[in-house]
Amino acid sequence: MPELPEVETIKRDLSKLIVGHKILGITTDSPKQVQPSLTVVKKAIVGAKVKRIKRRAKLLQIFLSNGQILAIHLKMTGRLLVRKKDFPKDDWQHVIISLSGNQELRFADLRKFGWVKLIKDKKELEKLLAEFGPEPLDDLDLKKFRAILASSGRPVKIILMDQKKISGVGNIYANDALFLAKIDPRRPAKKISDQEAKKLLQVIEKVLKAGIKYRGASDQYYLDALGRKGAYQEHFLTYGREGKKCFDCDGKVKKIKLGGRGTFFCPKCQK
DNA sequence: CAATCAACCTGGGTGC
DNA sequence: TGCACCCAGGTTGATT
Repeated sequence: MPELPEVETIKRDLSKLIVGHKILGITTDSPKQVQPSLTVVKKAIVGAKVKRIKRRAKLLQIFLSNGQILAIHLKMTGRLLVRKKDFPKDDWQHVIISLSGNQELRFADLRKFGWVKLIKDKKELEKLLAEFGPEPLDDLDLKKFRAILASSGRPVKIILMDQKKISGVGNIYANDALFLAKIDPRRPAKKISDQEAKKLLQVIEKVLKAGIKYRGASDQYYLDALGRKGAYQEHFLTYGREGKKCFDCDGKVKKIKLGGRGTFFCPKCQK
């Protein structure tokens, strides 16, 4: 579910809500999602304070006062909710971190693909983060982007979503960016012209910024740290619009499968 | 090396 | 109503 804008929204929320709070405990009814194990994580984090929150790609990192880090990946249906202790149980809550100030950080996840992982120090974190490609709103210039596209003959949409090549772009924003750039998602990446690459990079930034502005896309499961929906789903250009009129011509949005993922585009104006 | 696909899970929707 | 099947914002690891 969550792509860069959704994870960034949660990062900003958590920065306001839990920084400075002390960790009092952790429980789970889904042990596989806590790594390396609940016992080890509990021992490492209880008593520490939350120092700061960061995001890299779709991975959240909670930096603790004792130098350790909790890395959290939400995968498809993960949520991170900050609640008062007596707030009613959230749907699919599986990991509960109790905090000072009568608060809880609840990790909820319908499909249980997400995880909470203890990272021992900055070195171990760096190793993990080294796998990710550049950040599109930060680190990705046209030169790098052209080189990334030129490096593969796979469909351009698959390259946009490959976290090793570019980090943070997922299915929703990849579809919408390709629509704005008027590029067919099936085109081999290396066949994208320099002119098209320039446009594509611009609109990737545009859709991600729109996603952040609207506090994420709550098409199905996404909620921010206070349990509120985002609004980007009201501004989808192609995602989930199969059979509906293209916003740019008199064609209709078509859905195909690409790399096993639902892919939405207008065959009439995306060339 | 690239491409494809199953696997990890649960629940909602559809069609028979 | 029941059941089989397909689909879902992500990533990884096995297999062609």
